[in-house]
Amino acid sequence: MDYLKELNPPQREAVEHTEGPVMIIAGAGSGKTRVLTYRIAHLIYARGVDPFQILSLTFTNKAAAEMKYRIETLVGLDARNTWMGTFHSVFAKILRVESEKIGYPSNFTIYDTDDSKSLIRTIVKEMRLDDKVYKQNVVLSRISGAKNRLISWQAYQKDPFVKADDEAAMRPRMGEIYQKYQDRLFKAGAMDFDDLLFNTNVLFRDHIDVLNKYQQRFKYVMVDEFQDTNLSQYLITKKLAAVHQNICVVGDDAQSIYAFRGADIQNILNFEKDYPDLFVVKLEQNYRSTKTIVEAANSIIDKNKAQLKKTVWTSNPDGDLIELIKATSDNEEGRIVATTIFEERNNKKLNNSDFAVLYRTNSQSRAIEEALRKMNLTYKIVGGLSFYQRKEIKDLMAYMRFTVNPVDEEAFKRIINYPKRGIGDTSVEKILVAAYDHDIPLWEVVQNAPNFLSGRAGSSTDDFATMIKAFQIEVERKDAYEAANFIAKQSGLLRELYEDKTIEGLNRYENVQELLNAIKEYVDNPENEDKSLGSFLQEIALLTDNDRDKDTTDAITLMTIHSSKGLEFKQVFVVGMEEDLFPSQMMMQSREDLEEERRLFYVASTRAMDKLYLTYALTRYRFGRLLNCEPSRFLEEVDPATIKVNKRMSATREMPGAMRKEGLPGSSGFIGLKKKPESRVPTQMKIHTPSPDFKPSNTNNLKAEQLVEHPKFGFGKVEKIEVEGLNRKATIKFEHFGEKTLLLSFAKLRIID
DNA sequence: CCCCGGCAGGTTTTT
DNA sequence: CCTGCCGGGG
Repeated sequence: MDYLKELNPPQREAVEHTEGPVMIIAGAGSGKTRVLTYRIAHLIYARGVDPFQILSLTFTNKAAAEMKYRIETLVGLDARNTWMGTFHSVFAKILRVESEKIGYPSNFTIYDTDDSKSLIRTIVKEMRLDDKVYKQNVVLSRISGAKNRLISWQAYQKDPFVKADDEAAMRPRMGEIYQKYQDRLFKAGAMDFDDLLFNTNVLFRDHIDVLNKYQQRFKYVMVDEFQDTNLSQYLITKKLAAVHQNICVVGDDAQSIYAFRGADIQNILNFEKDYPDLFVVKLEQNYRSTKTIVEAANSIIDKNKAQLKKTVWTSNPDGDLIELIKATSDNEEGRIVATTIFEERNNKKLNNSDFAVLYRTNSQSRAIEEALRKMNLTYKIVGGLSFYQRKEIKDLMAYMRFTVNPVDEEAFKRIINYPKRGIGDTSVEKILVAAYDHDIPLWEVVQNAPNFLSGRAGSSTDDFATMIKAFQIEVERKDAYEAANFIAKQSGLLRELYEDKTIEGLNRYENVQELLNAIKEYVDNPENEDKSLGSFLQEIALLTDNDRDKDTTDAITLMTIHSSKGLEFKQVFVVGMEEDLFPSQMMMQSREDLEEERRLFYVASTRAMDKLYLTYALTRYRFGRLLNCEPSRFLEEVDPATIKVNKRMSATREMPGAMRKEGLPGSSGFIGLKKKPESRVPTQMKIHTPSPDFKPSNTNNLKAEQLVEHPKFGFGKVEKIEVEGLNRKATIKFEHFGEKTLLLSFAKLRIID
């Protein structure tokens, strides 16, 4: 019982109020996870609830794992029996048991975003629509948005408002695409991420007995990060809790950052309407951060109009001021971050793991990584290009997927001609047309290939089918690991990779081995009862990289702000505080979007316990092009009393070599010298490294015959000077790069003689 | 059918 | 910068 003493009064209320609907509004760092875990412990200990009857839903696997771990240390192994996982994984598991009731095979494939996009591309092409108009991303997000609001393709086509929207956007055939997409998914025995939730709703709607079963089973339902639920998820939870009404949601409207994925803060407001006897608790004391950080964060979120009343406060010490750091370039930003971490770590005896670098977009990690590597600082990247998105991994997975579910179109397309077996695009097209035009299952066509394809392609496909059948037998008889091994070898995939002796090839080979290891672990883990390959595949489809890294090495964490939600670090760097980047240029259209960006900034700032750094760069490479940047408007919104401007920015002088590496020498970048990168230099030619004292000369009086140095092209002799319109041009013959004509107003030349 | 080189176009965030 | 698509040659 003494665990209750560790809670403050509102936390304690939240824990003890176990019956009936409860909504916990939890400010950042207010001990939300603690409350959730203690609440579960309390249910089990004090109320004698069977762990099997408790369902906790989270948004990320990481959050689920974390909570599971904490409950285990609190309650012991009994905790294993509570259901805990992401919406997607929990309902995928339920669907695996029940999917046949809604017409899907139990071995249904889960399509990831790439699969979905590829299918959309195929459909758009088949319909002979312009893929510049019907862009995969646009189409997918439109369909996804509909599904998240439980709009079926039938409803979509009937809805006049939707129709008007699509017509206004010059995409009148969106409804048709949606229909075809759904049809193809169904025929491929596949569900995309949204279908997992959509179909759960369908299942619960059409099969009351099934719904009843789970309603009885889950006497207590808890939802973490409630502000991030979409309608589809909300309705599932509501239905599940309809009998016992023991539903507890925890959320913070200030941290809602997934509206783009259909999350709807309205759910919080609806919740109060749906449950009139709702018990509401607010957790407002922040235990995580210094006063300075809390105040700064409050000043940020204050700028938002749409929010619930809440005052986050802390009794922690003031702590250091927030450091605002200006860098001249993204690379310098990286160097400053790296040197600061290095110094702080040594001065304050901190671990690498006490630091995090947060950014808006994954592509920003590159410059940071480079700088950290140069200083030999250990780091890890969370998210980004995931292990499971690598080609070689997807290839092997596709083989496994197709074996388990041989109507999986996307898997089929990946593997039918890899490794090469003489079945080109034309043949693949024929197979698909045969399947979809005559409504024959894909596997049926593949097995009877010679009826559809002539000559080599036909017999090759036949061999392919024979091979898959052998795989299927193996899958039936053996566990996931043995079957996967068999498939990897017999498919020729492993050999293909093995024969590639390049560094990348070696890497790919190792990655495949790593996947096989992961399968071994899955099989060896006693928690996994179903050791079949099918079960493994469904599990892994919902995993992201985050769940894979079990390496315990002490590392600095690099990740997007989105992935940082729920985490905390002693020192946090929020980098790339620039207009168009953060806030993102995509999000400045509407007030709502801008407010979501601001909440994102709030989330980022509140990750820090002791110290927060905000950095921005004056120039940044984007699309391989150097751009000038402006400081983010968000910087002006932070209470100035909490900030100090750091003068650390003179790294250029300290590191004379620094600017050189960036391709654009010296002070040019910002003052509007919009220098286009020189036309492509032959790649085998080594780009010239400018002399240490390189400084562009005034070229107003440049004449023929003079010797000059160019930062990239090296040394050369001026052949002639011409005037064209307003521009003076010099034709220069370079030692290694031949003759170039350069505009003198742009070119930076050092005159040597 | 396969391979290669050249080129256009694209980056917001995640299950 | 990186990917995906296209066209031409083998």
